[in-house]
Amino acid sequence: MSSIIVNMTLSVVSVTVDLVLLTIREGKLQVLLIRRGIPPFEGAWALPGGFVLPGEDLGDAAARELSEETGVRPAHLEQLGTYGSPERDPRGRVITVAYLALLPDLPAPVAGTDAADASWRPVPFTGLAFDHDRILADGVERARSKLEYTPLATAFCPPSFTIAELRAVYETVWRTRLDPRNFHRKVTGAAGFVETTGESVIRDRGRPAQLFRRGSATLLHPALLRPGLGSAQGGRSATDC
Amino acid sequence: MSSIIVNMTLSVVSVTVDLVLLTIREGKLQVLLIRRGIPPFEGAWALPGGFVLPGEDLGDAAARELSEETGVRPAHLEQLGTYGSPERDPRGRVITVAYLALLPDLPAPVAGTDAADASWRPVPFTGLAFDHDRILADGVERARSKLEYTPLATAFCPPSFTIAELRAVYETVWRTRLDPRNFHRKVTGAAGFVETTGESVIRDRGRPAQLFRRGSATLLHPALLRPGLGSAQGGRSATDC
DNA sequence: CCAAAAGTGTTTGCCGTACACCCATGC
DNA sequence: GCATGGGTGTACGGCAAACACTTTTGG
Repeated sequence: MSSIIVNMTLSVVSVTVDLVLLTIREGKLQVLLIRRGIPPFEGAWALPGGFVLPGEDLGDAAARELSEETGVRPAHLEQLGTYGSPERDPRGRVITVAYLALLPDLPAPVAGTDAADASWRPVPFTGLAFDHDRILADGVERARSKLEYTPLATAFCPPSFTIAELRAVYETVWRTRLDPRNFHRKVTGAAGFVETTGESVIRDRGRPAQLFRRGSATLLHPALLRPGLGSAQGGRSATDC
Repeated sequence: MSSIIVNMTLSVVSVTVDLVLLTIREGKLQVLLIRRGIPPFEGAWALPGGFVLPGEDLGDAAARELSEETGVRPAHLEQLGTYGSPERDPRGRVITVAYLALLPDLPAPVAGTDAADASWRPVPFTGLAFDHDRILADGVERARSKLEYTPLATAFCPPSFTIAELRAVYETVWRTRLDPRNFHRKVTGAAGFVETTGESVIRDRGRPAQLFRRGSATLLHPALLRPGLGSAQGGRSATDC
């Protein structure tokens, strides 16, 4: 292990990236957690993450960790915020840049992990190591608010999906019921949200549903507003001073 | 100057905070810039900022820099994003956590600055040092979108202000014209946006205008939507991967 | 046929825009 | 009085919630 000498007047810190990986499994919003095998917080659950390598960009580090943990290429990986309280890590000065990704229910759950053990846990979940409770809460709130004005809900779905399945995503993340008829019209009416594949399937009983894939839009026109909140966004990621 | 020895397997970097300080002067949106007196980028304009001190929280570092540059306590200081490309600073690995603050037109412009020279410059402004062009653009876009769903526009105003002055803030930042009658009703109708002081003033000609101060709301119900954009938010701060 | 889920048509009410109108001042 | 800016009332239009209704499947 090589070492370097650094001038102390610069604020020398270690930098990690931590991931808030959300998915929907068994009808519940869940987050990928790792059980720590080494101190500090040995035995506690934590968000997956790791140190940024020398010469590595922050977003690249996040994508690398995501790939290591899940084996998937990210459909969407978004910087959530940076957490740098001096006391957040007992080992010393470590700041972490948190990233958020929304994933479909993975067929091979948590492939290729090198951590002690990893598993999906329903949110809310508390008692995490470091300040990860806060980071997780910020990530969930960000996801909730992003569903309103971006087509990101499709990131929770497999490549093709029905409108009812997309509605289930919204109902799960927002913890509300939505009118199936109006939802259908809003989604198919919002430019670039979804594209029809021409195929249809019978999921349970009833009339076959058309299958759709993600559209090309990055912003929703018009937005899907959460019921009961007026037009509030809410999702300020607690990085305010 | 003391030194410490750090294990090379940890990603050891220096951390700075940079500030996007916006105000409205002479009817234009302006940003506080510093002319660099030392390399790298000697002589170039840059955002104000500096290294995070050992043991100092990120938000505290941003507040300290703000105080050093302007002498004001921040009404609102918000984390904008973290920029960590390996090539962004020729001195080595330096990542920066950018903060955004909105300030009223300061009576004593840039008091107590220790930098070479500092001045307010209209945005857009390009040719900044490091990756500050990008950070500035992200900050401006964030400010634009935050005016829609938060009462932050009042941060650009002095302690008491008229509705017309608040409207001028929106018109300047959004670069649009707004209907004075409807704007008045929306602002006074949004719970907690502004409170009347009971006083009134004559600014130019015409009927005296009531004076207001900031209300206690942190979120606008209902939001003030920008004309011509549907219900888009737009303000994703380019921290997406 | 009945139940259940997909999808469409229609009504109703709210809210935002546009704009007519009144108020209060300086000149 | 007239111009100018502050502030209120009101009609119109568009969108979204609510829900009746049709379609298409499995039992």
